[in-house]
Amino acid sequence: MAEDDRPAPGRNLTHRLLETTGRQIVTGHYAERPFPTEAELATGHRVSRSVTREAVKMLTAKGLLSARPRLGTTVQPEARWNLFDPDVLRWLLERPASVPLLRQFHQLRRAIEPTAAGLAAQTADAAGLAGIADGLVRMQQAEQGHDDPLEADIAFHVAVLRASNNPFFAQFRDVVGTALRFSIQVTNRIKGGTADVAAHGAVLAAIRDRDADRAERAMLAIIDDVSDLIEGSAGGGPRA
Amino acid sequence: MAEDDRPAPGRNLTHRLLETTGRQIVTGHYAERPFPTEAELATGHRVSRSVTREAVKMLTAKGLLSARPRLGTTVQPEARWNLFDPDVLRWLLERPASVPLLRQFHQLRRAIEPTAAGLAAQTADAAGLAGIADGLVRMQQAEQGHDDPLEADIAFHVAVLRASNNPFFAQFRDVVGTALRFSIQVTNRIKGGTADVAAHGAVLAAIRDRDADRAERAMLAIIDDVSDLIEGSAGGGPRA
DNA sequence: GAAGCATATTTGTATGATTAATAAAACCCC
DNA sequence: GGGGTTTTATTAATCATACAAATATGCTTC
Repeated sequence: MAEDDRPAPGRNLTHRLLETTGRQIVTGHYAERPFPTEAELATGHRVSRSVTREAVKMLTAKGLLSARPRLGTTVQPEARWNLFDPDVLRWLLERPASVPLLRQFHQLRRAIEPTAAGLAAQTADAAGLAGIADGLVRMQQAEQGHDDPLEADIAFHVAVLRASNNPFFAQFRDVVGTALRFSIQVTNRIKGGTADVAAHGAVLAAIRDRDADRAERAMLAIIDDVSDLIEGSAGGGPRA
Repeated sequence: MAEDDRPAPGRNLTHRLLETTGRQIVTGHYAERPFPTEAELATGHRVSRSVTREAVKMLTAKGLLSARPRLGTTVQPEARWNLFDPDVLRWLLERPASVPLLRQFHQLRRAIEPTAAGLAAQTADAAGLAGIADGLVRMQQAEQGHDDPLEADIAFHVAVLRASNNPFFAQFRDVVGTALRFSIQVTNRIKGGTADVAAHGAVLAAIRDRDADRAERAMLAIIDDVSDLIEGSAGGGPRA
């Protein structure tokens, strides 16, 4: 079963082991079989116990594992996982594409981003506005093939999160980034998004006008637009 | 000198070191002075290098630290911290009470919980409904002194998050718990919440009726109520 | 001055020995 | 037998030491 022994990048042995093991856990590799003991992990991966222990500690810190003497190291129930940890988030997406997960992502975006836009309208400073404006410019340039449309879109949404002046909202940049990147894999019929640029411009305008309500509605419209795409693509796939 | 050497609970040495060091980082103890090297940490805390390294790895996993050979271990910029990590969240709150942080918490709740209530109205199963109903019962009993009003309140809100059937929303249970517990410290003029029970009952009723819109509005009303308390006697929220 | 080299510092890795926690089995007393 | 106690085996936790790898800094050389 060397199926999960993919290359696994990483600066050092500990990070490599962290990657492969984290991915294995999230993909349910240890759903039935017991998680290996410290010594087994070490010999199995040809690394020292130090490396093993440190990787296990990192996975523990992310909520994936729990270790106690005599009990051994065990996988924590999924509810304890730190889903907003960038690594965990990435591992979640590296398993076979699931439309349900994508839908859950967008339910979250639907809750977060309109409110963030509203907050930005109330509190954004010059730098925040400039960041959003810059994202919009990139989208316009992408329209003419001078920039990557996906990255430009992400930059815009992340800029809004930042401009909310609330670190908790800013924290969602990884979620938005992964959700958007993942969307394009599933609903790969997304074009440059000609209509989108106008909608995004409306958000910026509302924020500039300090009109929180309008900003919220404009952002909500954008996200619901994407959500429709997702639900549409579910036609060929399983619907929850 | 020994100001930050508080007891620091924990099952083992590594967790104790994790606790004290994490708290120090979050409270800005290393804002100016450089973060100690591995050897310094070990001797300073009278523990072995293994313990030190494992604690540092856990803090790295939570986004607080970054270590590279020759460069040493350095504190990451605050934007990289995993704010939704339960430990980080707790350390944030253990520093002197800050009303801005509490306000940011409630801005987040305002974004999350109404949407969660709406989702619950659409997707909650029998178990989910039962959980919410149970929370409401606890609140009613707390009204008569038969339960802890704060814990009952938390139980209700967490139950709604769970009933949303979206693991990302369920993840916010720690945030809601800490935010509520923290609120009571700051706005300690909160009473049993006689009026609250009715408002919470309205949320449950809307979810039972599968009326997502009403559920959202009802939950929003509850949170804005608390937000008003935080803002003091300041004018109502900027909500149209 | 620019390119390359030496060096010192710090984390990374490996290994062996010992200790502590604890679940399960063995035991004992009634 | 049954209920509590003791032993035992297993596993993580801790400590100590040695060496390797990475890399910023400063020195040398041309």
